[in-house]
Amino acid sequence: MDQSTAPETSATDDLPFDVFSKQCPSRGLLEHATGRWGALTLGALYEESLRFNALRRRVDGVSEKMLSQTLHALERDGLVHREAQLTNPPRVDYELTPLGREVAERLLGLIHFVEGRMPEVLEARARYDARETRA
Amino acid sequence: MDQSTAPETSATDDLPFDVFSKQCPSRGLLEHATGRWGALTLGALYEESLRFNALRRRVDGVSEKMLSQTLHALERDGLVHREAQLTNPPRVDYELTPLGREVAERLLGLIHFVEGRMPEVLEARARYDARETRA
DNA sequence: CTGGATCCCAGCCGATACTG
DNA sequence: CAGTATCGGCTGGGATCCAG
Repeated sequence: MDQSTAPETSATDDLPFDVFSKQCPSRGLLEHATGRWGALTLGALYEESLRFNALRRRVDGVSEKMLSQTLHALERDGLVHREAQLTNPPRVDYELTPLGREVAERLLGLIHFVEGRMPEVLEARARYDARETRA
Repeated sequence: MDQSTAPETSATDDLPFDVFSKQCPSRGLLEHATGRWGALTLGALYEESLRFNALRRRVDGVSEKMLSQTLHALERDGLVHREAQLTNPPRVDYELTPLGREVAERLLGLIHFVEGRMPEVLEARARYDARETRA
């Protein structure tokens, strides 16, 4: 039943944190990291540390509220570090923690992969929609 | 018989799909794949092909509606293949397409990574909350 | 067994206004 | 510049019933 190509996860794995379980806190972390804005925020910060409004410009379409909320969640999870200078005007830099960099790396791998395969996906969608329309 | 899918869009080879842009369709795909149920569904199907209710049991907490909806989106994107046998009782198997396997692989890399780092994350959360509570 | 259709609520999220 | 507070619409998502 074990496939040699499968990762060393099995349904019987007694890992302390199993994201497939409803109450596992890792599910929350995964949602913060891969959520609509979390993934893009981590991706943007992987390239360079950014200030609030620069980040807002980089992550096209995010509102102040959601960016603020996303950053709080990621900071709380220990993926993002907030560096505030109480100058006038105020300046706050956001940067990834070492843990955040590792998460962002894997996320960017996925992001770049899907960007590269979009033509296939678009074709699949067209085929699917054509079938549905006929029916 | 099938109209050749002429890829004359290759004129826009200059990064045609940028997930950081608001209107890019890759953002939708990323959300399907990394969304709350999409990621877990792909992860479950990477291990083995599953039938509807088996999948529902594996992805703890998902409702029929959301699983159905998630599967439709992933099928439309060409990540999941639906194999129906019109027997009685009906039997439907869901399996990953080759593209879906590649996405799921990267997703599982991320999932296993965050599962393994949960202790750090929980510590970070405790520290953050302690700071906030004092303030 | 597989899922579609419907009802309905909570929360996500954007827009706006305000503070330091 | 860097956010917080508040309101309100929209939709994600659960519960339930029902059809094939």
